Amino acid sequence: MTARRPMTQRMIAERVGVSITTVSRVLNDRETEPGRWASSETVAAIMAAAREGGYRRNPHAASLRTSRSDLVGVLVPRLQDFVLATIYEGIDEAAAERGISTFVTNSLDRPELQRTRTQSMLDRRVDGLIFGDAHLDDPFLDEIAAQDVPFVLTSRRAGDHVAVTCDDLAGGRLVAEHLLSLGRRDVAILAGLPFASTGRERTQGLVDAFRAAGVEVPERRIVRNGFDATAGREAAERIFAEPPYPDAVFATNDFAAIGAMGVLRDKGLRIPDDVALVGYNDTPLAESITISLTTIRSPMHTMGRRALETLLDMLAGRTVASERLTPELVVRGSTVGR
Amino acid sequence: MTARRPMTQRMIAERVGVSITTVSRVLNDRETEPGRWASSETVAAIMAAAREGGYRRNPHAASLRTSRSDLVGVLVPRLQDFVLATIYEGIDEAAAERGISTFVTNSLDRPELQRTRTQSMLDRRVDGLIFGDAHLDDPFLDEIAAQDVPFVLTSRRAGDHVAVTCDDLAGGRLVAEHLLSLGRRDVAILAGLPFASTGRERTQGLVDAFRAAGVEVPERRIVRNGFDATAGREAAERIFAEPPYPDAVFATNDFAAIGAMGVLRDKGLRIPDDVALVGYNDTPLAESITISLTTIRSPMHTMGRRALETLLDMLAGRTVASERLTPELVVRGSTVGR
DNA sequence: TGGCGCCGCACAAACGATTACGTCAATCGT
DNA sequence: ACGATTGACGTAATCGTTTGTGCGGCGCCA
Repeated sequence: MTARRPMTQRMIAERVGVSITTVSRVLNDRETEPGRWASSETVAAIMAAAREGGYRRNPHAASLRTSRSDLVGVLVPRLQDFVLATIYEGIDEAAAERGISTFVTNSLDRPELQRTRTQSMLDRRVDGLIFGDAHLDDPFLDEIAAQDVPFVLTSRRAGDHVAVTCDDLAGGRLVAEHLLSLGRRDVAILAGLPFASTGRERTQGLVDAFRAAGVEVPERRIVRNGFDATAGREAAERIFAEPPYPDAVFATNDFAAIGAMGVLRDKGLRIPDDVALVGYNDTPLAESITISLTTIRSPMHTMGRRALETLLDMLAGRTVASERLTPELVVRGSTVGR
Repeated sequence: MTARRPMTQRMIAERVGVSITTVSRVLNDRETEPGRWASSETVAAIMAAAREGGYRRNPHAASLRTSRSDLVGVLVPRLQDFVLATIYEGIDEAAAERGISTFVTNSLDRPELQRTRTQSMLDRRVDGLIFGDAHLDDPFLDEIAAQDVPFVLTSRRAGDHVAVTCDDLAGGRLVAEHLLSLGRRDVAILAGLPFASTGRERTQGLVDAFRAAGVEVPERRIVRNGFDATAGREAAERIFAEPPYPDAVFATNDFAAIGAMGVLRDKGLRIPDDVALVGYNDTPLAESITISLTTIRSPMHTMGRRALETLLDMLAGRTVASERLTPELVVRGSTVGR
């Protein structure tokens, strides 16, 4: 039933008998000041015509004129990763509420992809960017900051760039306190990717807290090897290659923890009796698996929402600051048997 | 270093001393016929100027003129779902290779969201849509087909709409043959959501194959309850509420299988000795968990790629047909102990 | 040598919306 | 009673590309 060629402001203007200027004004200030620019009858007539004709503003035309696209680009390491998918859901939800759209894409944590994908987003004239794949050791972000491209980081921090993250140091500390309270003193850490602030700070948080309690975590107990199940399994295999075994394992990601679980099982080690296991992020799986997983709950969805809101504040010229959301310990069967 | 206002074709034209027409033609037919419209010196000069100035065509202006956006919209039930995230990765990868961009968003399988989200994509003037959230019982797709909006389905089929899916009937059949070969005759099915063709056809495939072998699967052995771990756990609890227990469980999704695993464990049932367990999709987790999961491998990534390619064919006016990719059985510890 | 068909370009009109300026009443304050 | 303000619009330029049409000049064939 919709006309093949969509209705334009010009068509509304002709229908109502006013100029296209007036139509534009009324339609745009609809929410704020409906009668600021036209008499109430004119406003009503325009709205009626728009509704009947099924008018939809052409965003390309508007963007061309205003050079604002209401588009934001999002880069994540990988959408398959539950954590990043959830963060993105938060971003997209908050964006949709405000009538703005988002592009997501994977960088696979590969620097050249980060660059090319970012470039395509800029080519699409996004108003700003959200990076979920910041690397601690790459000057990339500094470069694009130098080009005055507005962006915020999420999930991972880097440098002094504005970032909405979870307080990973605190998360590591929570794990440490829990394990220490259980009398575990020899902990191994599946530290994740070395260039990700998440893995690094979660590790640091635990190590610091252990040290404060008088326990040193030796370097050979820390394996840096990725966040997914396969990486977790490999890391655990390395740690449990030969005795003495640790009495606790802290995986900086639930999936890595699940990977490690298989190794413990193969070694005939009981969880939590022989080895306590702690994950991170409180994935739904953590609760559902055979031995439910003690983990840290991080507000991933909220993190995404806040990241988007922060970017929008930035775009509106308001001054913004980094934000660290608070993690929470969730104790389950993998550290305290039932 | 980039100028605050990006370089335009006009600027190139002035630099080189030709008309903006020529610039446009040269830049667009760059790949196909570089010298179709201008002499080789002119072409070289234009390319040089464009490169030096860091020219990037303004897609809004181009879309406004051509009323083609090189944008496609993708609707999925939920990006958190590993399966859909993977399919989307395939879509986005194939799209990126062709210089086209995609919008994804969640519909959460809620009809009103399907409608509003689709509308926002159309408002953004996407050239076409890919639905990963088709419902068998909703006229929605027929409605938008009636509006001549180009789209293809993926993951799930519905009606006669063009769809790129996996052959779920065949998948169910593979599971049936495997279980029958192991002598299992009393199978329970975690059938997933009732309005999703995936769950429905996987179930149907198994039931048909069992019937062909002379075994009837009673209705009470089929629980329709969602695809995630929680849903799988609930369904399994229902099935194992009281004896007699089945000697096999077919979960139409790996995550549901993992949820079911916990229930079996709680009941003190051994896998696979007492109950054989089969999942679907061959999620990386299937291999990593304590008891590795027998499952059906479905080419999710390829499915996404093909869906995008099919949509592009459709947009190019070529005739397209539905496609069913071939699933594959992966036997692991949850059906044959080591 | 007249005519035809390139080649290599340029002109100018869109595409749909936004917005800096006008304009022309009617109203108001003093 | 008269300049100033306000209300309600309209004019026209502009954003950056694409594309149908036009136009000299040159080579070529009959």
